[in-house]
Amino acid sequence: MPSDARQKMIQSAVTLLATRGLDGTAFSDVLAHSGAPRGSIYHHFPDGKDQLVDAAVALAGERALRVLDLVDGPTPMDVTRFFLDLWREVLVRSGLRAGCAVLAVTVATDSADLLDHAATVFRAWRARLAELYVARGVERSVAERFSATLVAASEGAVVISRAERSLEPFDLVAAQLRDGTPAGRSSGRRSGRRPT
Amino acid sequence: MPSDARQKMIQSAVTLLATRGLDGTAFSDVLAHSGAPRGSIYHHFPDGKDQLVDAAVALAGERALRVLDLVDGPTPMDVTRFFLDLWREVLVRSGLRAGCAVLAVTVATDSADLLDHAATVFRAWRARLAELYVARGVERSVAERFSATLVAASEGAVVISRAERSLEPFDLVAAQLRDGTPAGRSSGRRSGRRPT
DNA sequence: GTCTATACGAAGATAGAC
DNA sequence: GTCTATCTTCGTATAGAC
Repeated sequence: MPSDARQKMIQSAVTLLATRGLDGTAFSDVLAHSGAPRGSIYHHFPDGKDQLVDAAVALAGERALRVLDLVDGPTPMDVTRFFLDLWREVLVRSGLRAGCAVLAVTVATDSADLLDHAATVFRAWRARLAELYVARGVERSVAERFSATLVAASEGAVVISRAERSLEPFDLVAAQLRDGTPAGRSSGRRSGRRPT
Repeated sequence: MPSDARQKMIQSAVTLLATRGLDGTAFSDVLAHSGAPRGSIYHHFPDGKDQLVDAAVALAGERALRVLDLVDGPTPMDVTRFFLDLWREVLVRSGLRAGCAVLAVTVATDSADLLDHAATVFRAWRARLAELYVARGVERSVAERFSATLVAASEGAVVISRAERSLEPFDLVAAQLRDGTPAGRSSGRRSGRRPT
């Protein structure tokens, strides 16, 4: 039974990391944002900030995976659209201010452990996406390559749209990615080369 | 005639920002890395750190543009390969530790000015790439869309490869981008739809 | 132009009371 | 479990000498 306050702190950390970055997210900010009691930080996170950030990276990772369980629709395009919409919502709902917490940690940490955990999340996202494509008739190697691109391009597009404070760059990239989505078994388009 | 020490500090700032992030880059680090004289910081940058970071963002932006002048080869694919190789070199030469200084600033600053300048750089990169594609026979709207994707996916792929400390994700994305490069006027592949 | 010394504030972390 | 007080470190920035 995980403490409620603890969960809320981790949740707040995800939001704040995605918005202000790693060093821009102080304990005091997490406290204020989560409404958690002041004295509870080192009770719940005896190892300090790294432990909280670690939990936040894990939560951000798992949450996305859980959302990906909700993908419906039988075509690869349904998967692409779903993932893209996820990120677009992050931008829209934050007024173009938030991005990806895992990316923010990656480019700002000097802890090897934190880097490793970020890597694990990125790998998990790619892998899950690839499964979704494979399940819709895309050849595995094609699915893996496109999934890597989908994650990378989404991450980059979110950063650029934040900088420009405009959805335009993200939407350009999204259109390109939809267009480049490999075809499944039947519906004839490109890139879904039949195995010889 | 810009001071030599000043130029070296800006240059060091670019490297350090790309490697350690915005808050991980202290004046003392820039001093140590550049070998610039201790007492010269506020002489050259009276407005403090923001001014130095601003100059670093500008330098990173201009440097990439200048390198893009060196693209040779008559096909769109030559442009894609060149840009990708640029980023791959950043990863390789840094031992998978460095990324993009402009991205690092974007996700960590709370200054609207700095954000604007980062946005200007991203826009300039896209625009220059688009010109290069147009000059090789790609329709403008197609060129712009693909250029946005090339920049975004490269940025994202660099971050992910840093996290995973492996070139694998970057190389997967690079292969996908090469494959998705629009064809020019003549050489028939896909996506270079002739205007009606 | 460059130096040292120092003021100032922010943030992580610890100790011990309640 | 939660609180306050405090220690410590660090980084920006300023002042004033050389």
